[in-house]
Amino acid sequence: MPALPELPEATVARLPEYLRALHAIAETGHETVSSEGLANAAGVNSAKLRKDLSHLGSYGTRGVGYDVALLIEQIESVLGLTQCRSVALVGVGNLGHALAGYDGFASRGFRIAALLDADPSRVGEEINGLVVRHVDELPRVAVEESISIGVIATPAPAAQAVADQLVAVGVTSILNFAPCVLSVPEGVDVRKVDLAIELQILSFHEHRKASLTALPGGLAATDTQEAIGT
Amino acid sequence: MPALPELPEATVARLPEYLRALHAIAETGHETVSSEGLANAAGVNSAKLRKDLSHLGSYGTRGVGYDVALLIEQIESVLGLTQCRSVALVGVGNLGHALAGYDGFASRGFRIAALLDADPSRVGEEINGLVVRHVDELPRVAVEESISIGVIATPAPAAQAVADQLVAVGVTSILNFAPCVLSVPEGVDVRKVDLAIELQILSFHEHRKASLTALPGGLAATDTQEAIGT
DNA sequence: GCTTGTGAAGCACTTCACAGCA
DNA sequence: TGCTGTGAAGTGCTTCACAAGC
Repeated sequence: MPALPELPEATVARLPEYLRALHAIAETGHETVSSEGLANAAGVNSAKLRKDLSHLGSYGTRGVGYDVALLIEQIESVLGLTQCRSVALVGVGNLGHALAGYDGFASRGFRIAALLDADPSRVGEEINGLVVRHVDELPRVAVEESISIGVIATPAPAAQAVADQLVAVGVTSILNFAPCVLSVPEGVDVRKVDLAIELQILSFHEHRKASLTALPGGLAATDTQEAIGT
Repeated sequence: MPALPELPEATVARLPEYLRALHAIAETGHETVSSEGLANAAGVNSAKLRKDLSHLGSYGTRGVGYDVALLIEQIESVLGLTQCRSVALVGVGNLGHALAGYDGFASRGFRIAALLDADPSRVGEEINGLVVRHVDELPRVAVEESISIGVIATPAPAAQAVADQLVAVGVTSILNFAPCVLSVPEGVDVRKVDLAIELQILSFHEHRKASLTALPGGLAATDTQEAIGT
């Protein structure tokens, strides 16, 4: 059994970004990278990057930098990506279709193993080689495909019921695209993505910038590139 | 000119969620709501909610709660949602299609005013009543439609060029779905949404939970429902 | 009596600055 | 000499606990 490093949440949320940057660097042929170089590629400052990586252990070489391949291995191991995880996607409307066809999942260690919907008229449809099944088949599908993560892409009113069903079949990680709060038992992790909320946050800054330009001091804006995270 | 309350980023990121919860409460017919009630609906604790709202000013009544309609008005005003903002969506692949058809934008004060793509074979296609135009037409479109926010839903290699074009035509707020870091001048805000990263964060917790169950102490999991934010 | 608004305390993350090591 | 790893300092957010007010 491996030791559990007890990582800060903020660090966990950045590791996937480091991983992406490392893969990009690996493709350029570099075998090592400095904290400065990797930090730039990931959009953070180097002190933060070094602190984050130090939580995983000492995988760098002073005076040289980090071994790209080794670091990829370590981060994938910490994130539990050494095994391919199976995802069940519930709700194949507009967004569900897009998610079902999104390459980014497969290329980063996830397999969409099942598509489900409550609407009988959608059941049977084939998307990207997968047939949509009725959501009531979830218990069977979850076992057959050893589902590890559930993705909810239904309208908001249906989301809680779907979450309950996912929890009932033993799913303990849920990614929720429906604009609503889900209540789940302790031990179940829910992450929420709300596209409209992102736009509203941008709207606030846009509004603030517009006000500032009219003020005596003039434009005093700052640029921020913030990753999604806790 | 209205006063600029200088809100904490963490508060700004939660205001849209409060707004959504308030609209839901308004539909049930309630005219006031306590901090406890609104906090539950928004998935936060009441102390945090009160602190957040206190930054906007005093719009509650002690012993009673908050006036739902008044609070909606205040939050919308702070977020700059009193005017409808026009969005240009670049990249109408899988994800772009879904975003173009997503109702949640229109219903929360955003109008998708233009669809653009670099692929000539996609130009001319009609999605949801909008015709896809070539990305080179961006300068004209930006002015004609007074674009306020740009959304990038292209593959990663194209994203930086698109961002540069958006910045060149005066867009200062960008929502980036491409899995890469964008570099933009000061004064331009970028928010990033990476669907695979969300899954990887869930994977970490799933991995950790699996390890814990094998440990002497048994399952010691916690549930977390985290909104996307800064 | 019930609920807001808020100073103060507590906590987590970020940044600094440099010792330690290749 | 150059870059990592890290204690210590700094910052911002969260939570507490209660006074203020309807």
